[in-house]
Amino acid sequence: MSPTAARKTTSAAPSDPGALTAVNTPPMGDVQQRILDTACQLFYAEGVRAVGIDLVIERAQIAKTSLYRYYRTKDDLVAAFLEREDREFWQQWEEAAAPHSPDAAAELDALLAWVGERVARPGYRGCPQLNVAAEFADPAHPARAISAAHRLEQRKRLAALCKRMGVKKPEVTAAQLSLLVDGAFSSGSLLLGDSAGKVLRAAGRALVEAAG
Amino acid sequence: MSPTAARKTTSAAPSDPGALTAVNTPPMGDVQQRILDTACQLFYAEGVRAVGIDLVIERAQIAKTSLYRYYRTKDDLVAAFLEREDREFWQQWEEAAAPHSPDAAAELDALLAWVGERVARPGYRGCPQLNVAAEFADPAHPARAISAAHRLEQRKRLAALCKRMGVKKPEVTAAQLSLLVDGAFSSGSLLLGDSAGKVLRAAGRALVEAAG
DNA sequence: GATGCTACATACAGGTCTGTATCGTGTCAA
DNA sequence: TTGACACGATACAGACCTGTATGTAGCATC
Repeated sequence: MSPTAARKTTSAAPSDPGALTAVNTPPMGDVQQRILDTACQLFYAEGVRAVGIDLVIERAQIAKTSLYRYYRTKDDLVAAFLEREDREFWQQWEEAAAPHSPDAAAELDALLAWVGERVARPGYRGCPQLNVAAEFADPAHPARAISAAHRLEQRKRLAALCKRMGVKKPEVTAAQLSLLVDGAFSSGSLLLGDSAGKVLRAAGRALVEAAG
Repeated sequence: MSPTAARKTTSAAPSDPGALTAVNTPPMGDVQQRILDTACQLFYAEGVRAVGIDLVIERAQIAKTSLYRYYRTKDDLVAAFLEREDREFWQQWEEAAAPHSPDAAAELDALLAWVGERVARPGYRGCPQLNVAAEFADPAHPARAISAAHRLEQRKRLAALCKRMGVKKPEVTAAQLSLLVDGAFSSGSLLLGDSAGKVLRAAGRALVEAAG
């Protein structure tokens, strides 16, 4: 089954503690920070099931006891991974949109450009939320709830944007835009390379204009 | 990690030998058929990494030696799974389009409707090709080649359709439609339920019309 | 009847996984 | 000085994994 890939990847990213700590979350200690940093990087790059706890421990240079002190199970760590990805995602989303506020159309355009950049980045390997949902079939898995909430939040935000743009059926247009964005996340880098942004923006404009 | 889900799923599908055998493939014996049938069903429903060889054996009611006679490794079986999914996908794609030939616009509309039905089916769990690509990060994994080829083939077919519709930049419109379809495959069932077809068709029309 | 093919059953090797338990060490505060 | 606490190192349990090896039974063809 060739489970060797993870073993030979490059050194773990420096922890940069505190810098990425989210807005409404108690600050983490250095060790917990290092655990989550390492787990996020490995889980995303190699897949959750492909990465064992022992690898996280080795890369984070911590003891197994420390990991299980902060995260009761691996599933908890996976959930923490998705939660952090979710937080960072919306943070960047807002940063991409903010400069164009309150021009909703310009915000959407900037967001689609941002998505295009995101999927064209080296090492891009799909949306972590979608990937984890693909890996864990059980709908009761804790990570699935986070994943589903993420998708719903995306459509909600797009719908708000569509309303502000004054399209006739904002929910429908938002659903269409959401499909477009999710398509970019799942296969955009393969299909489009670095022209993803251009293609996405043109498609977004077309959908909005057609929606009146 | 709760790897119990696979164990309690319902009984294996009846093998229906020969019926689904693809056009240009030597016919399979009963045992090999049963192996692949079972593996496809389990791999899709539970995820490839979540399903062990032993489970396939138990469900298919065959001996381990038989499995390894026909498939040298599990990876080979995974590849066979994706190849079959690919064959069946294009077969159904053609069946959906054929009745509307040679009206390219009607074909596209029918195809988008078919995608909508597909993602709304009970038990739908995303595109197998995308799922496997999410599960196996190593780009050298044999399954990844099949997965990538599938995506490219999809865009190629959409581009041919766009050319026949006479849009100005068929490659670009095809890429946009491909994003839409891939988005539906990865999150359509969650976001849209059984209205996926309607949303998709409207979006497809909008993209084609905007493309001139 | 001998041979070869297909298939089942089962035991096993050697490795992986998650999670727990135990012990030792450094630090800081009372 | 003492004790609490965080942390590292390591061994381990019990389960799972893939793939191999061995033995046996049925059945067709020579």
